[in-house]
Amino acid sequence: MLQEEMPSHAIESEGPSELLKGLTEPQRQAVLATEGPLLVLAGAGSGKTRVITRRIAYLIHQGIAPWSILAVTFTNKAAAEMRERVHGILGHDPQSTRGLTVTTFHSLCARLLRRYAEAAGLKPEFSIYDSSDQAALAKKIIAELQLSTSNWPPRSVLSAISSAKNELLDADEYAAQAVDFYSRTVAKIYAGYQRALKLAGAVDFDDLLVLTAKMLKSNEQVRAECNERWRYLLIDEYQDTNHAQFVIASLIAGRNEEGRPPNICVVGDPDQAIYGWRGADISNILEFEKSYPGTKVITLGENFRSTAPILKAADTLIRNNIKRKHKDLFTTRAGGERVEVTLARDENHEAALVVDWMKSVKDERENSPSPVAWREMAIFYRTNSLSRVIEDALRGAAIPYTIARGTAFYEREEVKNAIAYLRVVANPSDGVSLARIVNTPTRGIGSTTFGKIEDAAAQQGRATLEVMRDSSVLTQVAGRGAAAVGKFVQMIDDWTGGGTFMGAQVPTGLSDLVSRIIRESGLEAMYRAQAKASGSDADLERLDNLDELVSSARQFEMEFDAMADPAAASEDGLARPSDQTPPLLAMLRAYLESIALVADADAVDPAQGAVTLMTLHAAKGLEFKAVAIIGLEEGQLPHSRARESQDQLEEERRLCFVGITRAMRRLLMTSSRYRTMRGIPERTIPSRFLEELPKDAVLISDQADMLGGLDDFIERGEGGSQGPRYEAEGEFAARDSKRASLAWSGGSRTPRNAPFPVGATVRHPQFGEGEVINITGGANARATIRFRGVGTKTLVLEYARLTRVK
DNA sequence: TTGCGATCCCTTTTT
DNA sequence: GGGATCGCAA
Repeated sequence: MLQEEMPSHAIESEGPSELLKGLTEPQRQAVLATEGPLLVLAGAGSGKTRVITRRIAYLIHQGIAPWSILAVTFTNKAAAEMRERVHGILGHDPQSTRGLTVTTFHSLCARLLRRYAEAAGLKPEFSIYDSSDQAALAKKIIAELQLSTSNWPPRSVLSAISSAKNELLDADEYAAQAVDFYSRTVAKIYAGYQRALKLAGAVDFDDLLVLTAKMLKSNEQVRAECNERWRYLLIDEYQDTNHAQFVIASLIAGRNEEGRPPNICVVGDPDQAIYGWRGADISNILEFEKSYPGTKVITLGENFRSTAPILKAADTLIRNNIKRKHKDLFTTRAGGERVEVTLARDENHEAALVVDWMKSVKDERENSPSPVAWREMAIFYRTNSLSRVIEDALRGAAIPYTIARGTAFYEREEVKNAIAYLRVVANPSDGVSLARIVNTPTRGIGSTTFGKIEDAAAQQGRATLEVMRDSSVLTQVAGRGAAAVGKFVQMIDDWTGGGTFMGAQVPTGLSDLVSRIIRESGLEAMYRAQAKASGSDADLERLDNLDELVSSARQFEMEFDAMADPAAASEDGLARPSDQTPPLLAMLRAYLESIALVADADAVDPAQGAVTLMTLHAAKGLEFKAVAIIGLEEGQLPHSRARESQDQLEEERRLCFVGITRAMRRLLMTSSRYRTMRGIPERTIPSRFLEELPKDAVLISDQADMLGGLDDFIERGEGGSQGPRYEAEGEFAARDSKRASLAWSGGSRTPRNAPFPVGATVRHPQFGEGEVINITGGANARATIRFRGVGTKTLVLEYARLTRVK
């Protein structure tokens, strides 16, 4: 849930006095200071979101055209909620916010780049590569440069490239300042990587910012159009913007034109800067006044969210940061429960304690005027890997939960495959996606054949799919595989109408296209065969996920408003007459873009009535009545990788601060004496942040000494895979046996077309007689056979000359 | 050509 | 504990 609940019906489109109702004096000033540069230093829980939404509503109320307002938020979810709330404040006339742009930096850039593709040196169908696509491409480049991927791990090279991009250094500029061997090599990879992206008609996340900044800088007309359109600029979470974002914001704001300073309002809190590792530059906010002389500065310090003890804990903790501009955090409300700090024996115990705590919080409020429901509770952790144990405990206790991992669905193998098909359809140059699907499901275009085609493409500097169409190259290179390649190309052409997206055979709707591709590509059949063979729930789920993707496309189709798509729309929100893009293609591009830019926090949906699990990073900007933060141990929070420097340590402390300040009423912080890392229980040290909390606002409870020492347990050598079980023993046991029986019945099911059943005795010319213990179906059906004296082997039925004996 | 299984390595946060 | 990688078998 986003900060604060404002009863939106309280304010209809009446006079400005209604819009200012209930605001404190500093909040009021922040709403009213519409002209010129404004810096709002908003402490945690100080009503920041309320100020931003009222400010936008106020601007519109003052007669400013909605389409001349641009608000930039951190996640799509925050943008959607903000739009909705502005709408709510202004009454429900859809015209009242027509053309208002509320979006994220990355979405804004993606749309500007699509709209002004030519000026940016791109094609409007460009693909947006996520980190796994990036890694695949980088790997290829590293191999091409005859470097070893063990000396040059793609991901760390990519992070160096990413840092360079955040500083707006292109490959040449990076090379020019590279002095040592490492950075010279990275420079070479960087150059190759960019060349490959260009050839694939693709950009990575950072390029969205870099190319937009470059375009705005160099293309006067584009810049002028943006300046013309957006007269009022508002940026949230400004403390987490990087240099590229700073440049984009400055260029869109325009500088001192006609002697007037730009109307740029930035809102943020230096104490909540948690993205330094990703290139966020805290000096953007600290030096905003220098960048914009005449800036009005407003500080919001009064906290309306948390109880006094929670606020005191946060304030006392953050005072330990030395590099900090102090800002008072205060509340006028008294009372409230103390912050609970609990020490657990190990992660299972910790999870059990958290579950107990949440149950008790829920019960104690059940009969009070405002009970705490599951959806008003959250559990935060520093690293994603900590979620597993908590999930198990919640499932065991039958508490509903959701994990804020917006990208999780799109990272599933089957979904990624389907999307890769869509990307190739939208952008035939997309080599990474092509490589992913060309032989998925298998269609006889193996790595040898495809490798030769790729080499030929690289040599000729052409897109791979283009080479696959070239019969003269193909026959030389592919030989036997040529027919399979031809069939593949024909399949793509059928979907796209030969690239025109016209004709009777081409589906008219996006969801029709998606479902047709899933069917005709053979993906559906492939996963159906897998599910049939294994009988496992996981494989059946893949089919459900593909259906889910079709549904999401249908959903998008219904909500997509071609008129409002900034890629096509002009200043006043009307479609550009010159745009000749077929509607299906335009929608497909927008759909793929929306998929590429989902954030983890976008998945936070309190309507589901479930406890929300997320990383501390994803928690930014949210609030919950009850919050548990787990894993307060040295090495975890602060993280071991962040202990090298004072700056990193302070960022970890801010991260902890962000977590604490999300809590409205109740806060639990846990630390575990032992934590299992890669299967080995390790002794931990409680986080220094716990010691930094004010003693009088905290209630410490050491649960780690109960039930005898864990040290004994470890020494007895029982601390292996299972670990001790606390509570909910019955549920765990019941679940395990259910899973076991499912696996058993699924595993021994005999596929319908198998020549003999599980349990049969067969003879193999080499291995002799054996018993069939499992059969998997599908295109390459295979049997697992236990041979006497030889052992268990899995053989492909088509090749293994098996005869049935019994 | 294909896919499984053993083995090795790593181990933060995300648009 | 999990993911990528390489070698083996047909």
